[in-house]
Amino acid sequence: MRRIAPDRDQLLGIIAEVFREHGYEGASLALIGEATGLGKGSLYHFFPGGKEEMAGAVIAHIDGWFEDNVFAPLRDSADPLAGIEQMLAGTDSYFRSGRRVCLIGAFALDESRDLFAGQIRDYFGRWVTHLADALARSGHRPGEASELAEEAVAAIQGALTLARAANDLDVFSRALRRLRMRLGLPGKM
Amino acid sequence: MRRIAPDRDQLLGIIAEVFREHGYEGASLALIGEATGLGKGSLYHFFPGGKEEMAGAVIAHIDGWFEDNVFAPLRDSADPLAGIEQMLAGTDSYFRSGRRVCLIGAFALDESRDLFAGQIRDYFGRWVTHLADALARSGHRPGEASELAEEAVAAIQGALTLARAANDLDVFSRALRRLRMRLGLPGKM
DNA sequence: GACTCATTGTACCGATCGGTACAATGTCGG
DNA sequence: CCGACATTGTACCGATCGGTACAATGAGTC
Repeated sequence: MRRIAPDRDQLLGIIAEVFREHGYEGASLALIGEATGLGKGSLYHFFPGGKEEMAGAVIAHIDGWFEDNVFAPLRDSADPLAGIEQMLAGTDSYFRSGRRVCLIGAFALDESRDLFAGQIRDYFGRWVTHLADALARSGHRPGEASELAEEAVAAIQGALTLARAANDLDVFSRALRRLRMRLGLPGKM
Repeated sequence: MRRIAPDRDQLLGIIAEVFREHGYEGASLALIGEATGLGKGSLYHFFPGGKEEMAGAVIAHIDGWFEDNVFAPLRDSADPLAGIEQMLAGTDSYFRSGRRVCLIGAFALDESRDLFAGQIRDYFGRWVTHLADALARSGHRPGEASELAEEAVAAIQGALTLARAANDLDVFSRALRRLRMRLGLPGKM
């Protein structure tokens, strides 16, 4: 059997970090090459579509991680509150308690959004939808659940921005603590 | 008396729009020149420090607008709730109900933060502080007011991200409506 | 060893990057 | 009209951009 994409996951993780730190325009092939240890020859071998394909693959990779670690628990947990708890844990883990920034959120802000509009809309849309479903199953009325879900996802994005602006990780952890209460989870001190 | 900076305000507004749409790295001098109708000669005459000085001036310009139209009402209104109402109105107006994105928030996310860290921290810090003061004057306990203010500013930033990701302006207006209720303002339907 | 194909390094492309130099204008007060 | 100075257009700089071409190398199969 043929080996498929040797450690493509790891590679995408490294490239994601470059995009996260420098943005789409700022992430030059030189920086990506330096971070990954690969020359242009290799990069264009793995991503014939160049920078745009790299970014698209990185978004898909992140989307997959959230699908497995955040959306799936929301969807599949028998106890919806347990699923929400897992969502918050996964979120805190992914963003390293505020040290990391949301690449997809950053892409949504500037012109690079036009290139990945579909993927970006899909990512956030599924997050909100799955959270709203879980909230509805946990007892909220459907309309209320939708609003609350949208509010929660926005709160996470905003907290990431604010935490980075203030250079204060506590901003993010405070936001998660408020969310836990607001979403009906037992307050843990 | 010497005329100082003929229509510098207007100029900064145009440049701000370029940075907003393309990000710091993506906003090339060619784009800025095209948008303003100025050649490099003129641009470097007004901003000898080049792109970095332009971005710094743009941030200061935005900061000044918020100082006058958002922070001042929060600080000076006799009725704190009226000040908060003005804050929300100014915010909705500035971001054009979600059509516009927060340039300072976008700068906070990628590496350009390092260049303007002080200005960025100051902008968000003052927003949160002044809102927290107004909330405290409107009856909230100090600690609670601080958390609520932080939550509100983060909610605005997150809503801008989400609105742009979903390409749906209603996301932003819904967030403002929720905020109005959450901050103790009479719900207007 | 020979064939295949994945992987890599290097040289190179034209375009554009941010920035500088400077001469040519415009626009004043005197 | 004159000098002073603000403003502008243009040409140019070295560096870097994203992308291409291609020969060399690696590893596996037969």
